[in-house]
Amino acid sequence: MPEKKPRPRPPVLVAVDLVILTLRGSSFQVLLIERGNEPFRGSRALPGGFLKRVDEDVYDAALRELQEETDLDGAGLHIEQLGFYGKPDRDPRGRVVSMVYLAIAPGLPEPVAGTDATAAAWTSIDEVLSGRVPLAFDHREILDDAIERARTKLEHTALATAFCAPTFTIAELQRVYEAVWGVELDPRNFYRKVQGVPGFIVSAGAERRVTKGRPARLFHAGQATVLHPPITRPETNR
Amino acid sequence: MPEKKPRPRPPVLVAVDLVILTLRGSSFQVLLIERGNEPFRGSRALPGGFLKRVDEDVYDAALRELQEETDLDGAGLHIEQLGFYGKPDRDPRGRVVSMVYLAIAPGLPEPVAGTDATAAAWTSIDEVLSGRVPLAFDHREILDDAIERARTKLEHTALATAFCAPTFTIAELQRVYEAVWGVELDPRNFYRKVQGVPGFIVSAGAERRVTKGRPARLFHAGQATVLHPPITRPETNR
DNA sequence: CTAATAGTGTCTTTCAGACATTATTAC
DNA sequence: GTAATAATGTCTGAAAGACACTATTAG
Repeated sequence: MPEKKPRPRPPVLVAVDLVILTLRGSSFQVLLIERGNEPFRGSRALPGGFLKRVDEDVYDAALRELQEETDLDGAGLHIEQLGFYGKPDRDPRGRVVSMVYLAIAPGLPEPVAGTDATAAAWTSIDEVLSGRVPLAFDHREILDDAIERARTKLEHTALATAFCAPTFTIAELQRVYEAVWGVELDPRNFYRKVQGVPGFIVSAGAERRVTKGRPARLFHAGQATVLHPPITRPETNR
Repeated sequence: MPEKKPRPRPPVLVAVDLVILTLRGSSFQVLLIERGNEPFRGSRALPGGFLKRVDEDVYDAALRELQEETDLDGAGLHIEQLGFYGKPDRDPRGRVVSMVYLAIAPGLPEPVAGTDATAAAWTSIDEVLSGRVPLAFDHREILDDAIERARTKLEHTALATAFCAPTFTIAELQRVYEAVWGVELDPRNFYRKVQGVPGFIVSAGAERRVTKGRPARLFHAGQATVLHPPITRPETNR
């Protein structure tokens, strides 16, 4: 990597942003904050911030921002790198490059109240994709990438369980796939496929559940991270 | 992203590194340079360098480094983001974060002679993975990620054609899959599958080729970027 | 002719999608 | 009993893997 002799370096700021996706009821949502400062004051944006210390790990910085701006504990969450966004004109104040992390959270009962930043609120993905909620900077493009990533990873990895509580029913798992993919699935085929993937879900004892009909068995995530065979997405919506 | 008030920022250097993969004969190879400066003087490393100007696009910087260090023209190459590497201790000289790009090149006849940097040489992937060629910094980890990315993308995208010349035979395309995956494939099933993917490869007129046996038809890459159905990788080697 | 590479067809198993049926609860 | 949700089974067509066979060249 560094092969050049020392020379004046351009001042580049490194930011860390977060795309936090969740499922609340049957609605696929993302956590957005309302910007309190210029530029884009009053617009919605992804939560994030700059690196604070020289020796701060970028991943740790993501966890810190998560805590500060949304009061979520990253320890139990699924967090992964989404990508790097470095176009020179993406921030009107100067050269800012952003490392973006993708976090998946189980459905949380209340719109999270930000402690440090201004209002943080769960927002429907549909609202954003339709254009009714414009985003600051290049955050719309980032969100598009995050959604595509999530949709693809549902097929090949056990990511869907990250949207669920520690124990869940198969019907709940199906709602994850339906909401993220924006399709309807056949429950009977879904049961067969999900149960046929070794290590995807394991029965959590002979539990039951509150409803009107027949009680459902509870499961928790197995040790598998990649799914063999995969849960394939219908041709529609691709 | 930026939500904090201005405060002293840590000096962070932004580097751009490249993983350039190719196929020479039946050997899967990566372009490495030999470092001329400390740290890791004399070790092999991925080509790369720092951002030169404040307003330089990171993607453009990758193209520039490609040109400077390997004399390759990025215009015809497949280039995509691989990831962001930002651990605070990854460079002993200070805080350096690297944006890494993955480039795929068709088999080039000669080991490329670097113009700007010291010796650049194609190196067998097997040599590196076996540990016989140690890499500087965290470049071994980066290379592992790149290989896994390439292996997965062969299944679902038309990436394999990026390893080939503008026109190629089906047998040549098969050699790409075999070398990158490290497996042997049945030619007859491979023919059937490849031809069955709409838009993957299209016949380039009724051409022929030099060999001893029956001449092969020539193809070029179609307009498809994602493969339906995918070319699935055998269970082995996963 | 033989050797060598290119390409097609056929059989079997496995899996995805469509859909009928049974099971267990609340009322 | 009815309504509602959970779970299993059955049929059909598409696709994957194994493998036999035909086609076209050089010599």
